[in-house]
Amino acid sequence: MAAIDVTIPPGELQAIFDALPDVVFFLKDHEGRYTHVNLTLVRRLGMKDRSEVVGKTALQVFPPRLGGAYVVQDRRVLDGEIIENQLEVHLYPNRTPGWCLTFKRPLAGGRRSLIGISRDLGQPDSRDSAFGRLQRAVETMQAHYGEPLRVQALAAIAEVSVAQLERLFKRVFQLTPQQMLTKLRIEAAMRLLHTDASIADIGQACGFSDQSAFARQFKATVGVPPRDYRALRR
DNA sequence: TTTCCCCGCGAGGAAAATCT
DNA sequence: AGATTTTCCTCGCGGGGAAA
Repeated sequence: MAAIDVTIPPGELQAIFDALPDVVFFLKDHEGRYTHVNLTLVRRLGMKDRSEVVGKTALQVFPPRLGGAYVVQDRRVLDGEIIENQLEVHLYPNRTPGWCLTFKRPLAGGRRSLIGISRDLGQPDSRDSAFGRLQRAVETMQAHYGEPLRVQALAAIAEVSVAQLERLFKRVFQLTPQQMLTKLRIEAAMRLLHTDASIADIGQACGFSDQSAFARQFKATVGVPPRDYRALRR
């Protein structure tokens, strides 16, 4: 494929992303300060004007523990890591948690910087011809996410091969079967974290093999460990 | 108080199981 | 086949108590 050499100034990029209400967009400089943010992000942060965000770091615009998590992630990205299609929960002040697929990577160029794009998880495409058979697999997940569940078994339920199930799932739900299962488990865990059950019990109840695996997965998708999430929400 | 121990929790390595 | 996730396990930390 021939590369087309077009350079889009950041400001223009920002304006383009302003038009996307379900996509969060930002650029950050090497010290993690926002240099460009789209209005979607500004609004979700509970602010009115872009200038309230630009120049600040995640630490300054997110609740304390959350901001810290973003700082850590940003550092890894600045060191060259690329994050693609990562299933995440975004927590904003005064906003119900939202599921997103996140893309983040360092930006080429003189000074080190990074770009991040998160798109909200859309509604499943219920008109897709495969929806019906996937429905059965999804129902199984919903009923049994608290137990060990193998994708292979789900494929059998949907009467397709594993490979086929992956493709259909992405098409209809924008998620792989594994991601959907994780989503169900973490959602349940977030609910249970409002009670005072122990962290280990919650992990167990949500289908994680042990507390360690639970905390690890939870932190990876929510950004903070279970204990901090609980503290954050009370 | 101070010391000691137990617990709950988080982090992360290594190897095996599973998924993409 | 290659990448990711899970499992199993160990470690360290800090918050209670209980015991001294």
